[in-house]
Amino acid sequence: MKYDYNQIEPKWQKYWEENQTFKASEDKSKPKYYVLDMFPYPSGAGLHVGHPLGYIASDIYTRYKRAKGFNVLHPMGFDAFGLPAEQYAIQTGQHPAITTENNIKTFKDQFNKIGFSFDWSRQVETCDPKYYKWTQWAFIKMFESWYDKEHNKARPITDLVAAFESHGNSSINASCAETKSFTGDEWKRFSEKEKQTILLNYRIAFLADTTVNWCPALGTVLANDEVKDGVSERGGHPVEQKVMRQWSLRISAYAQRLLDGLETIDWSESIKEQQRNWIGKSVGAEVAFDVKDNDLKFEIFTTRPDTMFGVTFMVLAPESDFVSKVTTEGQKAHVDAYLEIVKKKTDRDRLADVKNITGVFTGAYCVHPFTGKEIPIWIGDYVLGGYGTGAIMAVPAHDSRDYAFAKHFNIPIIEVVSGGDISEESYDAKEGKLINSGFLDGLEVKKAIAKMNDEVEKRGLGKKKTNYRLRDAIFARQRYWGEPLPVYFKDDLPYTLKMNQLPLELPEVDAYLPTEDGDPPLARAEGWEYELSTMPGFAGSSAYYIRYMDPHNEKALASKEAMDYWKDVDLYVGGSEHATGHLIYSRFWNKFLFDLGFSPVKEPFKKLVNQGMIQGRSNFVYRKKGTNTFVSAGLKDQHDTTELHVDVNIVDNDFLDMEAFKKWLPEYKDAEFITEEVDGEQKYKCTFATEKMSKSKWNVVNPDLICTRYGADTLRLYEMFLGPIEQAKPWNTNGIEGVHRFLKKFWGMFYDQEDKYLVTEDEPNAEELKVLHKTIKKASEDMENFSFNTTVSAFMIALNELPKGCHKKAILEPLTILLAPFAPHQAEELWSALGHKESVTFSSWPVFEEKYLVESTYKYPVSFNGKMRYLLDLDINMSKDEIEKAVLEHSDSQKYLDGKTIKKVIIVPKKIVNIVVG
RNA sequence: GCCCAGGUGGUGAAAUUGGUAGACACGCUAGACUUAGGAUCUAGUGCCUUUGGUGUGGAGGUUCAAGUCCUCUCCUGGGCACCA
Repeated sequence: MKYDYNQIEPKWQKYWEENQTFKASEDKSKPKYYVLDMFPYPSGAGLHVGHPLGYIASDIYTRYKRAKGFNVLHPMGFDAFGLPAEQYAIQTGQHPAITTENNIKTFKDQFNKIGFSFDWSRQVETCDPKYYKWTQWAFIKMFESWYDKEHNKARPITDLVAAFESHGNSSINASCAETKSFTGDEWKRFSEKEKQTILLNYRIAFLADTTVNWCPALGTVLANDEVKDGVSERGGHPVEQKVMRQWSLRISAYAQRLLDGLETIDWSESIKEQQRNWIGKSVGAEVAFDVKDNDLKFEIFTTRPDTMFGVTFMVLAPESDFVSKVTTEGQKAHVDAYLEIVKKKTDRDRLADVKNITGVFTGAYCVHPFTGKEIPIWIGDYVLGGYGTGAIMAVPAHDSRDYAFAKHFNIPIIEVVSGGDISEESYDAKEGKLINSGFLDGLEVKKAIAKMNDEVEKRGLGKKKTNYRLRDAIFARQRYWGEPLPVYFKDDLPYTLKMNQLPLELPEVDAYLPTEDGDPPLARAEGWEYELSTMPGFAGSSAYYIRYMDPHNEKALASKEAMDYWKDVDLYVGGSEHATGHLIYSRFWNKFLFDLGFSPVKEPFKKLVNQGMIQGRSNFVYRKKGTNTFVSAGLKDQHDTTELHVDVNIVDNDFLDMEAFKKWLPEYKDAEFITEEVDGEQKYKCTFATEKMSKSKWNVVNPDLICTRYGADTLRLYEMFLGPIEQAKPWNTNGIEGVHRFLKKFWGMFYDQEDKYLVTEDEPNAEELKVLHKTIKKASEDMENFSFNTTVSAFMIALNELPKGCHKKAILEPLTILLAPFAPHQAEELWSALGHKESVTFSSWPVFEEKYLVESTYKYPVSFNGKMRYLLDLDINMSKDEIEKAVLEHSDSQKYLDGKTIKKVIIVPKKIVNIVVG
């Protein structure tokens, strides 16, 4: 029998489906293991070969873990709410649910063709009301909770109300915007509206006037991680800052815990670092300066209190309320003019203008608390309103931005930390001794910071303070295709629905566009009396890993039993592009559920593996300008040509299939070619480049095509063979023959050309056993390290090393099990050929035995004066003297001794013999 | 500017963590076989001036021994970016 993958693969896919081979249940007799993939957004374009990389890796690991005796949960679902389906709906009027459903079907078909071992009985879709009921539920829980900084956890809002009733808010240490204090009696006298307004400030899901990223082109607000370089991540539309009343989640309350949690999980350092950056912890002090001739206190945040004596000016953010309070009559006109200019700038302009220094003097002065000197207060757009206090003390000698500002406006610069040269640039390093700083003189920076902090607190000027860059997450989009927020309004205040009213289903609308008044699309729905915004994209993906544990539960997100069994995700595989989005939101969401007792673990994803992106390998042809003649790459410089993308599917090894090219697009029907001679043949050579895989670049390779031509097993093996899983790499079909050949060879060990079954019951010999156990050892170790490319190599080496004509069952059977995670279809077929009735999935991973691998001799490199000369087979148990003797007896030794005497013999067991002569 | 990864043949990449650099595969070269298939098999393939020399981006250093450790430096990819 020929290796007929096109017949084998559908056969086993059907078998797995019919026998529900991969269905997981809470089997308490086995240890659990949870392997999760980041579920895909089902886009209309279907899968390209880059998508399955991570899924193949996780599937291989899943199958391996099953063989190792684990009860593995390996589910799949779809992140189905999102912009593309909605944009498509706007254009065509087709309901996004229909588009989404079709796309999901395509995705599932493609997945199944690759032979993934998903437990489809647990499939979830975020747009399914039965699913988003629990997204809405979590939102309501957040609405009904506040963050207690005292106990460092979320607590029910009812606790807070009870506390307010008994003693007001003075002793409450909560994450909130409210600063006004009230007593218990005052609270009781507040009207319902006043009470609710106050409570809204404390809720973890809250509605407030917030500065948001508004994207006019998309007609919606965006979260910080959805904005890159001042434009929207999707579509690249400009984004502006705007104050709007919006729903937010108080993720900032969790900043420290999100930071601490990183220490406990097995993620790559680069993702952890990205999250640390995003959270942006900085430890410093808040200090209040007196404003001259005024009762006002000018509050600033600094991480360098040690440089206090170097302050020569203060800077306010343009958007600070303080601006109007301190500006003098004389400067008012200048200040207003400046604010007008700043206001017109979008975020983008501000980013682009970083080097342009702008600012204006307010006319007011602070009084330096230690020197008593007057310090001018400026306004500058390099200070941000939303961070710290929106104001800084400027130390030009030791901060590059302050330095640039001071130079530009001719403000004095005072050096207070020695060690640098401040004539050309500031000295920002936290190293050196303090000078010109009164009581700090002579101290090292670190000690000076501590001393200044003490002094500031002693004099009541301020206190130590930690700031985080992490902002609360805007939790609303003015869009149709998302989860409705389960909220209605009474007296202009929000209230959430009761549990029995969930899910609040997405209503039908006549068009998916905003109304003429500029309200979100939900305003078009008849009789809709709820919140008009929907939830953002990250809502549905924040707790889906919990839902998989118990996906059909109608009473809870998941039952306690299911959660206590599966607990957390042991291995999470997905792209690193979610580092500051989904992976932060999900951790936050889980911590919130943990606080309320709905999640049993502090961190949801124990180990994270980020598969590298597979880029496209684009091919180009060169058209002579104004003609339909194409010039081969080697000759293109002799003509005036235009570079054009060509479909990579009609290019083989960079040589263009010219006939296929003529048929490719109608305009090339009569194309002519100027070819070049390659190996005696006239060929058309294309150039290539590595780019992102996309339709417009004609470099998309469809996995279905590979499956048809080589089989899914080859695709799986090849994608793993391409290189380390975490590395980004271009797709190149050139090497696929190699792994395909390997599969054919392995098949050939079971069947010959005439379909004769060759496997025998013969006893294997020592050499064969050695090869087998070497392979088991290598494969087992590599599997644990996710080094799948070297595992594939190990298989190939095994086949090369096995003696010709080895068809012994005792060798082939364990090899089949090793191969099964990679090439499951072929493994199943061969497994059943070996006489097994059950799926290879239920076989157990072979154990290697050291005894087959032990060698009695070891090849010792023998070196003279450090120079490697020859290899010598020595018994590993030889004594030092015996080794020395053996070396001297070797015929080459005298040659290298060259009449000199041996001074020293260094023997590193199992490593090397080094002779020092002289 | 700051932070994180990486730099090894024509190509994708290995290297038991300091011990024969380039496993495995692609490609290429030569040959065999053939009912000519995009098949299979055999041998060779880092580079050079080839009985030898040299070689892991570059320059130093530690060591009997360095792709691996240390110092400096140059590139490439990714992230953050007026965060005080």
